[in-house]
Amino acid sequence: MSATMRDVARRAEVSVKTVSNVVNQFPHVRPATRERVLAAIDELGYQMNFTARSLSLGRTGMITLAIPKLRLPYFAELADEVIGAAEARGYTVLVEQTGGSREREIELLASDRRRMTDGLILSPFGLRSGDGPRLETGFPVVLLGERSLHARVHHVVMANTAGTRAVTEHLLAIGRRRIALVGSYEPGAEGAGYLRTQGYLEALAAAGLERDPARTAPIEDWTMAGGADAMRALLARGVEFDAVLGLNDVLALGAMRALFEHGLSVPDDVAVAGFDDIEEAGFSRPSLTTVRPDRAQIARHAVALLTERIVGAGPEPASPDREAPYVADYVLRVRESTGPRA
Amino acid sequence: MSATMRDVARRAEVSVKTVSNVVNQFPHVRPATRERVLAAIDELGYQMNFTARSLSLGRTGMITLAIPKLRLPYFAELADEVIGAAEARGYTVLVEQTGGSREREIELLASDRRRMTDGLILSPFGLRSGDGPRLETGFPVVLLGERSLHARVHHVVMANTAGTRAVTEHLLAIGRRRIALVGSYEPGAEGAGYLRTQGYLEALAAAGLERDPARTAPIEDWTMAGGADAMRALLARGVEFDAVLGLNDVLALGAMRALFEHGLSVPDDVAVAGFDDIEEAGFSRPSLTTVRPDRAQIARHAVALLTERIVGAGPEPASPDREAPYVADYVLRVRESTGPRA
DNA sequence: CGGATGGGGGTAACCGGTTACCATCACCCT
DNA sequence: AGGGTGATGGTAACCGGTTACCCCCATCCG
Repeated sequence: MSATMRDVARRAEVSVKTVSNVVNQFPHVRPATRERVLAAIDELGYQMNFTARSLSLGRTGMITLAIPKLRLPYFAELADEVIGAAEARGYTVLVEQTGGSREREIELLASDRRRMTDGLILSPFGLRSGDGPRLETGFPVVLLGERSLHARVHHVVMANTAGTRAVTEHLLAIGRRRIALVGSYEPGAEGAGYLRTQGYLEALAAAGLERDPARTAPIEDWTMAGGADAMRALLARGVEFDAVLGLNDVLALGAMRALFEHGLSVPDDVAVAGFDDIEEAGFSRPSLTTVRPDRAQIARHAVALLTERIVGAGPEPASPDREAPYVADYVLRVRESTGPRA
Repeated sequence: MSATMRDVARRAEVSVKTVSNVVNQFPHVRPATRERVLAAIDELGYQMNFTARSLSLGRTGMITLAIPKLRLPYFAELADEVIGAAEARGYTVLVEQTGGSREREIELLASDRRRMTDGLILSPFGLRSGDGPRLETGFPVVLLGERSLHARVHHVVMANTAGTRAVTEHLLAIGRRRIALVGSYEPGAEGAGYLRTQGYLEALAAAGLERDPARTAPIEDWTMAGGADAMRALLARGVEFDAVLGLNDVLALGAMRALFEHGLSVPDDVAVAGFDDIEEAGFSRPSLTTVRPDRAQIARHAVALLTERIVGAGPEPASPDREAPYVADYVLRVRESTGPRA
């Protein structure tokens, strides 16, 4: 129904090769010929069929980004950065939501569907450490934000452990000693939850403090509601604490809300800190102290690694024993929620 | 390099047609034959080439969602819903960010690139009312959240005007009379900014109030920072007001932050309301009164219209003069930010 | 003036699926 | 027994690009 290259060729009285040469900016085309072809394209309203081109080229120019959930601000901001970085390299991004489920993540890796795109950037959540081999499919894959998956796959991670350690040390430095933790992780799913908890524990240990397991508020969901619920449960148990570390910002913001409803003041009664530095962290009341990973750097690096694998340049992923993953920078952002007591 | 259908056929000693029949669940295949084919697929690690299938079928199974910016929570939540609704119909979603720029939106409509997918859901921001004809390209398009673009294209909109009118009436009902407006729109770009402003004006007029242009705080950006900056500018001008209506939630949240920094209390000194009901609206301090459009309904309807156009079923878009767009439901969510004065 | 050189452009194979069309074959009916 | 019917699956054209390979011709040179 719509015009093809052959229609254009016929109309311009040239061959398809010439039309192809014109649309692909091949230099050796006589100006007069080029004009005729362009005129024919215009008259017919010709638009190239990208699917046909992809089949022929063996590349689609699209990559898949698989994240748990777009409505979590961290992932929305990450997706924004990835889309931008991909665009800078001429790629378009197809977004898949896994909901953080291991099954969906595995399905995504195994499915034919991924063949729709040239590569996959996966932000795993449910995958276990034993799932490494599933990643080694020969298909270009870059893992985000995760370190413990033992596989020959490129990793781009943030300093989860160092970041929470730094922010925990900050809480200790302002004199807090009973720091509650809002967040948890499933045993085996050694993702950000696990790694960030380690940073918290390291900081406590370095300060010579014992961890009080009662001060951990396990969560159902990595959302504000999840953080608020966890905080309410902790408050209901009557546990004492003078600071709260949320394993990410939405948890911390949810916890702040619960503290507020409980009549506690932040930071006077309880200091609060998070991780991610989502936009709201700077606008909440009080504004939230947090760890800001360099998302743009993560996105750029992940896209760079992936596109290099796609075109066959770039290093093969090394064995996980030998190669350290790429770790993005972070900075500690101190705001009102850990300010001086009034 | 990777196995094709012909390789599988050779190995299973059948024809490609039979392999195709097996992978496409065609019923009339003898069980023994099916087994042989499946075994061959397994042994060769065959994965279907979706690009080839798309070329042959003339459909890709993908749709494009073009929105201004994913990091704006409203659009992230919308994208989440659209991806979910598309998945329910067997489609995958490719996300493009326009940054709200008219040029990018026009480019997206005109570009060959869109031929990578079967249809486009566009949430326009910069397009002007005169740009209607650009939308009528014969390519399946559904417009979101916009009404004023005069074109034979399916529209799915939210009740922008009715919603802001309702929330403004609520502010009037709790006794506020000097309601400032945070938000603005470019002349000609008759989008949500314009339509929502109309609702505000209608409510004022219905209450017999004059609009005081000094109480409008124009914005640079539809972000929290934009809302905060606009609010600060308004405060600096010394304008008096007892309520603030943000044209969306992030503007309202930003404005609340600026009010807080200025030492004003919400809702005692100033009541604040927004539009969208993003997740943070329920967790801010104070929580935010807002209008909640039914995003899931919008997404489902848009995807339904688009996929029906794609398969050629469903109604042709009617002339804009004759057909009312589909308007999604909304509810007013009253929260602390417009609560009773202490 | 014959031949070398290289730009310009045509022909047709190829990418890897789908499917129209056709050929068998088993089975059943009259 | 002849023929109709439906299940099964083979052959080859087709989707619409890209590109290897080849040819032609203008230009330039000795």
